[in-house]
Amino acid sequence: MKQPPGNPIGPAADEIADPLHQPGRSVPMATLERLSVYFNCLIQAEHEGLELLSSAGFEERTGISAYQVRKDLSHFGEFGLRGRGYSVPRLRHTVARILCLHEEQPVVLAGAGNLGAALLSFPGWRPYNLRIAAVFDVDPAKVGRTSRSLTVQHIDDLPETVARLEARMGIIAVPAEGAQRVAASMVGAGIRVILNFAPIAVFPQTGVSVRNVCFLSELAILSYLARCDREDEGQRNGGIL
Amino acid sequence: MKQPPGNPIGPAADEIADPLHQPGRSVPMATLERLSVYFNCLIQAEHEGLELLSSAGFEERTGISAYQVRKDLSHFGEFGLRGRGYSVPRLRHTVARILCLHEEQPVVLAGAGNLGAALLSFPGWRPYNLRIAAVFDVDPAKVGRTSRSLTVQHIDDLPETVARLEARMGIIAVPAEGAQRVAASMVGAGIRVILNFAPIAVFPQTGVSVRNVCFLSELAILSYLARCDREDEGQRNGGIL
DNA sequence: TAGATTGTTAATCGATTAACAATC
DNA sequence: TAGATTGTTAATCGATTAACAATC
Repeated sequence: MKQPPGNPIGPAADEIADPLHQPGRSVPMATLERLSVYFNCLIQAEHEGLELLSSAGFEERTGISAYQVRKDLSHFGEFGLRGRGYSVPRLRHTVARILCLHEEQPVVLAGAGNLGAALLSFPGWRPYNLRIAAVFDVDPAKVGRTSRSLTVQHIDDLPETVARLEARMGIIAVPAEGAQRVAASMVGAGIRVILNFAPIAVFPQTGVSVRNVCFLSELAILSYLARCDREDEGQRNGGIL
Repeated sequence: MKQPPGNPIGPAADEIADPLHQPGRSVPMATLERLSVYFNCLIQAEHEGLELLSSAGFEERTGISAYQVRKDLSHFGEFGLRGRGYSVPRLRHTVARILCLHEEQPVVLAGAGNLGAALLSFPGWRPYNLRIAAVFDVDPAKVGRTSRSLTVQHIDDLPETVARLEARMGIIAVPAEGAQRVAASMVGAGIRVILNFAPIAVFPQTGVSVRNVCFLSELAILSYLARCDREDEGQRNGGIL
C-alpha cells in the first residue's frame, strides 16, 4: 500500500491510518454511494451483535459484489483482517469517520409540512450523528409552533440561525416555488451541502453540493421497469441505496 | 439508423416509431435515470410554453451534457428535428410513453404516517399519470380514517385490493420492522415494482424491481462532501435526479 | 501449518466524450 | 443556400470484474 503522505518513516501505524485524508486520487461518486450502503449494513450488523463480516458477507447482505466492496474500501485504507474479514464495530467506526459522521453535526430544515414532520419523526437518525437543529417555514400558521422541542422559526431567521449554529448541512422540504430562494438563502448563510426534496433541481454555486431527491422520478423509473413487455433481463435490484 | 425489427419496407414511419419497443440492446440504468430527469425538464419547459428545446438547451437546464442527451434518446429512436432541436410537447409525450406514464396507473401505498401523508398531498403527480389508489396501515387508530377521499385499509386487505385494482406498483412507507413483510405481501399479490422508503434494503424475488430511497444515506454522502478539508474538486452537482 | 480472506494489479467491460456526416 | 443541430460512429475514459500474491 502507498504510504500516507508525509511522515513516511514515523511510528508504524498499527492503528488504522487516518481515513479522513484519502490517499491520492479523488473518490468516485459511485464508490461514495456504496460506502453509505456499507455504513447502513454495518449499523445493522452491529445491532445483531456480529463481530466480523467478510466482503462475501457484505455481498450477501447488500447485493454488491465482494470485489467491489474490497475495491471501494481500499480507496480509503486497509481496514480488513486477512483470513478473517472486517471487524464490524471498527469498520463501522472507520466508515463513520470517512463520512464525517463521527461527531454530531447540526442540520437545518426548511419546510415544516408533512415531509418535514416525517423527517423529524424518523427513527434511525442516531447512528448518523445528525441532528435537525432548526426548522423554518414561511407559513405564519406554522411559525412559532413547537414539536419535538423545536420551535418553527420564520424562514427570514435562517441566515442568523445557520451562522449561530455553524451549520453546514441543509434540507429543503418546501414546495417547488420556494426552493430556489431557500437554497440561495442557505448558501448565502454558509450552508455547504443541500438535500433537496422539492420537485425542481436546485443549481448551486460552485463549492456547494446538492442532491435532489425526487420520488416521482423514482416511480417513473419503476414504471418503465414494470412494463408488461419486459419478462427478460434479470435486473434484480435496480436501485442504489 | 437501424431499421425497427420486422416490417423493414412497410409505410415509411414518418411518425415516431413506437418507442415502447426499444430496438436491440437493453437500456442502461444510468440512461433510464437520466430519462426521468429529461421528463421532469420537459414538463417544466412545457409549462413555460416552450416549443423547442435543443440538446444544448437540456444541458443548460439539467447539467447533463448535450452529447449525453442525444445519446440517451437515441436508445429509443429518433425524436429530434435536425437543425432545430426537439419539439417539447412531442418529446414529452414520447418520453411519457417510453416510461409507460402515458396512461393512468394505480399505485398502492403501505403506511399512513407522516411520510404517507406527505406523498398523498404532494403536488405534481398529475403529469406522471400515477394515482395512489389505496392506502394501508396496521395501526387500528389509522385504519378507517379518510383523507383525500381515500380510506385507510388494514394491511391485511392489501392482497385483495391489489388484485382488484390490478396494481403493479407499490410504495412502502412503513417502519423498518414491517418493510420486509409488506414487500412479501405486495409481491405475492402481483406487485411488480416497489419504491421503498423504509430504512432497510428490501430484496425482491426475481422479476421484481425495488428502488430503495434512504435520505439518511443521502445525508451521509453530503456529509462527506461537506468536509472542511475539501476545497478541491469542482463536483458541482453531486447527485442524479 | 493449512485455510481463508484481504488488498492490489491486470483484464474486461461499459459509459461518456468527442467528432462528424446526415439533414432539416 | 447557409446555419444549425441531430443521430451515430469512433476514441477516451473510468468503473467493474477477475485473478492472485500477500498475509493473517
